[in-house]
Amino acid sequence: MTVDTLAHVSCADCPIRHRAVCARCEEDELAALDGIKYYRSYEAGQSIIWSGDVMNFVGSVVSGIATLTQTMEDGRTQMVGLLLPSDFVGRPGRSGAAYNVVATTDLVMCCFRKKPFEDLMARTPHIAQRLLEMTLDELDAAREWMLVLGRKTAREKIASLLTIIARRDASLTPQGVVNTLTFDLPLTREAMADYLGLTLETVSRQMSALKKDGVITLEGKRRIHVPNMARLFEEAGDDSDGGFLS
Amino acid sequence: MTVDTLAHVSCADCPIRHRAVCARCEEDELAALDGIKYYRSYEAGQSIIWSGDVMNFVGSVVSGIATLTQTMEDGRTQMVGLLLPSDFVGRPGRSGAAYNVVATTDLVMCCFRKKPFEDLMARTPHIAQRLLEMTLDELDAAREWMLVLGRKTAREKIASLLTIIARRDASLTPQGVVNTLTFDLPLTREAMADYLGLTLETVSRQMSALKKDGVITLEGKRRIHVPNMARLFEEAGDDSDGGFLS
DNA sequence: AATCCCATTTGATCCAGGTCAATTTCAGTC
DNA sequence: GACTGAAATTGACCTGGATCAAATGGGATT
Repeated sequence: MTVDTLAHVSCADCPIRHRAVCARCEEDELAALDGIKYYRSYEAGQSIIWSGDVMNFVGSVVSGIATLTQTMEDGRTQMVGLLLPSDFVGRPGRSGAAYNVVATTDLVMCCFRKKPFEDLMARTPHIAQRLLEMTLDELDAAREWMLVLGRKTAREKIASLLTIIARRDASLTPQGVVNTLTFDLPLTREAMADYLGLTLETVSRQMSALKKDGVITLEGKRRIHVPNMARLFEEAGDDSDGGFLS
Repeated sequence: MTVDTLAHVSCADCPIRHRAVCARCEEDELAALDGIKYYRSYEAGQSIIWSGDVMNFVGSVVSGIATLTQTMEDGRTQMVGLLLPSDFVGRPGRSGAAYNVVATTDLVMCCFRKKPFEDLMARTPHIAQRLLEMTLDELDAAREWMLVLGRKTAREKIASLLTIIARRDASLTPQGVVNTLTFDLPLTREAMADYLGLTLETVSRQMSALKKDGVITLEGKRRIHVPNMARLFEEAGDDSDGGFLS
C-alpha cells in the first residue's frame, strides 16, 4: 500500500467499523512512513497533553484509552471527549492546547512530528480530507453531547452514556442485530460523573435505580448487561436508536 | 486573486479578525467562481436545514444570524452553535444533517452545490486545510461550551455568554485594549436559555442580579454596558480572558 | 486469611434552579 | 397619546440533584 491510501474512507474487512479510521489498516499503510512516525507510551494516569502545552505532534491512539477534560481553577472538571484506538489528537499548525489529555489506561500512540505531518498532508490531500471528515464527526458528537449536558435529566444522562458505550462496543464485536447486550464499562463512577456533569453519588444512585427497574443488570461492578436495548434507548430520551436496532 | 488563495489563513487588513475566514475577502476571492456559487436568502424564523435533511450544498453566511439547535420529541431544545457572517454550514460528502439550522434574522448565504465544491477541494488542497482549521476551531469552541453546560452555575453561564458576545463584538469593531464595553445582545431571553441549558425565568433573574451587583447595566432591553470587563471574566469563572485584556 | 485502600453504595439534609402564575415593560400601530 | 401583544420581570413554591457523612464491598498485598 502507498501513502496515498492512508486516508481511505472505509475499511470493509476490519472489525473496527465504527471508528473513522481503522487503526490496524492505518498501521499497515503507515508502514511506508518509517522514520517519520514514532511511538510514545504512557502509563495509566499519566498526562499526555496539558492545557496550554505546545502541540508539536499529531498522534493516533494505537491501544488504551485517554480522556479529554476541561478544568476550572476550583477543580470542577468536565470531560469533553474520549480517545479510543484509532482516534487522533493534536493539531497540525496550532500551538496551544485547549484542554488536558490524560491516559486512563496504559496507552500507546503512533505520532508524527508537526512539520513532517504537514508536509505529508500537503503531498496527499486525501489525508487532509480524511481528517476533515473525522473532525466533523467529532463535532457532531460534541454537539449531540451538548444536548445531553444541557437538557437531559440524571437518569437520561446515564442511559445516554450507556447507549454510547454499548453502541461502540457492539460495533467492535459485531454479531448482527441484537436486542440484548453485555459489555464492560471502562469508567469509574467519578469519570462517568465528569462526563455527564453530575456528582458520583448521583451516578451511583441512578445506576441503582436503573438496576432496580430492570433496565440493566450488573455482573460485578463494571460489567453491564442490557436485556432490552430498545428500552435503554427509550430511557435515554433519544428520538432514534441511530440505526442500532433493526 | 486566484482560487488558490481562498484558504489564506489570516486577513490582516480586514476588521473581522476573529472569524476563521473573512467574509469580505472570501467574497473577492470567490468572484473567480461565478457559475459555481449561488446565493440563497432566508427570512427571520425560516428553517434552513431540518435535522435529517440531505445536505447537498455547502454554504457560508454572508449576512444575518442563524442558530444550530438539537431538539427532543418533548420539545426540550439545546442550541449547539451560532452561525455568523463568514461561518460555514453543510458537509461535503455527508447526507444527513444532525441538527436544525434556523435563521434568526433575515439571512443571505453564499452556497456551492456539493459536487462542484468537492471538485474545488480536490483541486485546491488549501481549501480542505482551511476548512479543517475552521472545523477544529468550532470543535474547541463546542468543547469549551460543554464545560459551561456541565459545570457552571446559572450566574457563571450568563457571564460566560456575555463574555463570548462581547469578545466577538469587540473584534468586529476593534478599538485597542479596553476595559469597558457596550454592545447589543442579539438574542431573546428564551434563546439565551436554550443556549445555556436554563429556563428563561432563570436567565432573567440572573441578568437582574448582575445588574443589581453592578457587573452590567442595561440600556433598553437588548443593549448591554459592561463597565469592567475583568469583573465579567471573573464572574464567568474563566481562568483567563483569552487574551482579551492587556 | 487478615489488612489496607479505594471504589461504591446508601442515607439525610439542603439549595439552586425549575415550575407555575401574575405583572410590568416596551415597540409598534392606529 | 391610547391600544395591543409579545417579551421580560418578579414572586411563591417545589423538586432534582448536590452536599455531607457513614457504611459496605472487593481487589491487592502481606
